[in-house]
Amino acid sequence: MATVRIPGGWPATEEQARAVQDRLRARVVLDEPGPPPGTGLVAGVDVAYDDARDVVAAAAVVLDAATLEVVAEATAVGRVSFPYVPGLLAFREIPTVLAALDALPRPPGLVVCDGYGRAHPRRFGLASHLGVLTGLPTIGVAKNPFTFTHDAPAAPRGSTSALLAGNEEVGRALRTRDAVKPVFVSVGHRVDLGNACAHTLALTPAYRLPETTRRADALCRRALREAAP
DNA sequence: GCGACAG
DNA sequence: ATCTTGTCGC
Repeated sequence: MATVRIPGGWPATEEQARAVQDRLRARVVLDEPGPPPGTGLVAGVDVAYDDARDVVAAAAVVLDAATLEVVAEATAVGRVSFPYVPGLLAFREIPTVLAALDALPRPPGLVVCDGYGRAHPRRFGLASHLGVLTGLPTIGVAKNPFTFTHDAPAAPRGSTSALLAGNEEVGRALRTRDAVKPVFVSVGHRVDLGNACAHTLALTPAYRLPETTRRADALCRRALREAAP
């Protein structure tokens, strides 16, 4: 699948990386509802690292949104392109993730990222960045609230509470299992927040994390294991 | 200046 | 993210 080429090379410093985020943020589309949950193809992407050997492996797993069955898988291996810096995660993950997505037979209707979208210091997290570069609808589902605040959602699965940056709702804490720690959902690109939560619920029939990210996590770990000599 | 901080 | 064994529970 084709990726949009953005002018400008890969940032070499944190300052340059932040400038890239500030520039690309204008391309994020927030006024589309996104695809209906339970229909079409949904992809999960994740990355595993071996910093000692400077190897990174990414996986993209495509599920049929109606049945949650795997319909396509792809992996890519590369070199670590950026250190982990809170707020700049995308620069560490995106090159290899793009390679894995490009290796898919056809593009999915939605991409679920392991991390944040709008819930980000500059409102341009990994999911937003990946959405702008691919043009695909994206959402972020994270395991931690990062620097944001929230009240605990009610105990039943499906309960939500606002994830707040001051008074701004940048995402939602969403309970995907009864009485289990919530996940943190935020919009990436071309999907609204309510729909992002609905997709997340549709992708969590049995576990706290979406099937997409669980599958992608397992696959990228295997790819890393089978890559490093 | 110090601490916190998606993966 | 990653380093790591057993263990409690459905």
